[in-house]
Amino acid sequence: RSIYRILISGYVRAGLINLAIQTFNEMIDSGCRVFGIDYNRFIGVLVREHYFDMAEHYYRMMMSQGFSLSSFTYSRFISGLCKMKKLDSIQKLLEDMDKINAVPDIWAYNIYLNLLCNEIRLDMALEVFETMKKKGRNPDTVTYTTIINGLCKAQRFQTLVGIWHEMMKVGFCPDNVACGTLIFGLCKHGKVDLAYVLLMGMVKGQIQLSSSVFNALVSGFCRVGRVDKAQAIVSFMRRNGCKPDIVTYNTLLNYCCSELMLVEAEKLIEKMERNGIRPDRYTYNQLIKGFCRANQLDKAYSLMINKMEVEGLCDVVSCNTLIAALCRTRRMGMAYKLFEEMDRKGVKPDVITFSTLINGFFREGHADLAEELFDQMLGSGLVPDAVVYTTMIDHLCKTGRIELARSFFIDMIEKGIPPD
RNA sequence: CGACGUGAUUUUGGCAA
Repeated sequence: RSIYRILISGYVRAGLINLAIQTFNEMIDSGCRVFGIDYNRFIGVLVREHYFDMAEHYYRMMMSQGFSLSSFTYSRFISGLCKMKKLDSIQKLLEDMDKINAVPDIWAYNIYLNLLCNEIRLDMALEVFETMKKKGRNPDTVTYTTIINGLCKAQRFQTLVGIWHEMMKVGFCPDNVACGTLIFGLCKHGKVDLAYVLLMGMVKGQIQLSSSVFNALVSGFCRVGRVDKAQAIVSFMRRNGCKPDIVTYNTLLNYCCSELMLVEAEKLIEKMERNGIRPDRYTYNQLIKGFCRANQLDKAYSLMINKMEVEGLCDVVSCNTLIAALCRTRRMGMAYKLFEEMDRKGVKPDVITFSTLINGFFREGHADLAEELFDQMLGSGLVPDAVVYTTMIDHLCKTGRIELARSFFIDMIEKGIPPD
């Protein structure tokens, strides 16, 4: 046994995992007694190397012999399985831990909670959240942030407010990450007034709120069309010692550009430059969008060529924005020319570029060109997404080519892209 | 033996419309 142990640990240290596995198997077959500690160490290694199926196999083996893992190894095991989203395996491990009165560490809990929240198993997450408290494993700021994020996603706002206050009552002062999660999550669902109230409650707190937290709120108010309020928040952050940054300006600018307020947009640019902030590619791309919406494609194009390209800021978004505008105004020839130009500029087209063009050609009745582009996209190694498939399927259906549409649908599922 | 984990804010594409 000692010799096997030495061999295995040597192989592990040398990174020769397969040899270690082979040796471990020999150890089992040799008839010498294999102890819980051997399984523990070995499973620990397998988990670290992401050999989860194998780890589960040996885990079952050791369990049937009446052994169990240390809570350290259990915690690592659970964390690892979270990455693989193996919910029932995790469930089983938690039950087994419970039987021996072991409690997962805070890391394992947080990772598990995050998985549950992302899989929209919110109720289960809340259960686990309660369980961990009962077991004496107290939530930390990360735990709360994770739960808040989940509650926002599930739009459970009343519960959210409750937990937010519970957190402070327990004595946790939320950090900027937690505040950002809260504000962003609420704003994403249009709950801007609630976000505002809760944030104001934080202003007097111990932490200096970061500009990104404010920016999230500014963006929220812009999106629901309440610019006045957005502006007020910008003044507020200034008064509270938090300088508006490039993102703040870009957020306001985006609103102007979406609403065709180009004069306002110009003013904003001047203002930001006066404050010593240089426009970045977001700034320019938003301006391009503004010009496009105002039907000034020539201005948009010259901005891209004369400003962005000179500063090395021209990117795929700039091109996509222009191509979309050209498609919308039925100038497919020019759209395609710009597409070809991207290659010369060294800007790689992405899935969005292709969807835009495909949609444009279909609308103009050039199904052949659209289909060619789809193949070209696959050929260039781009990974298609649900949008580009929907575009294809939609047009094929609407032009009566149901069977072909169906084959695209099957194709997309086979590629592991879930239809929405 | 302690790896791995949480939100971060602003720009471009389809259908449902």
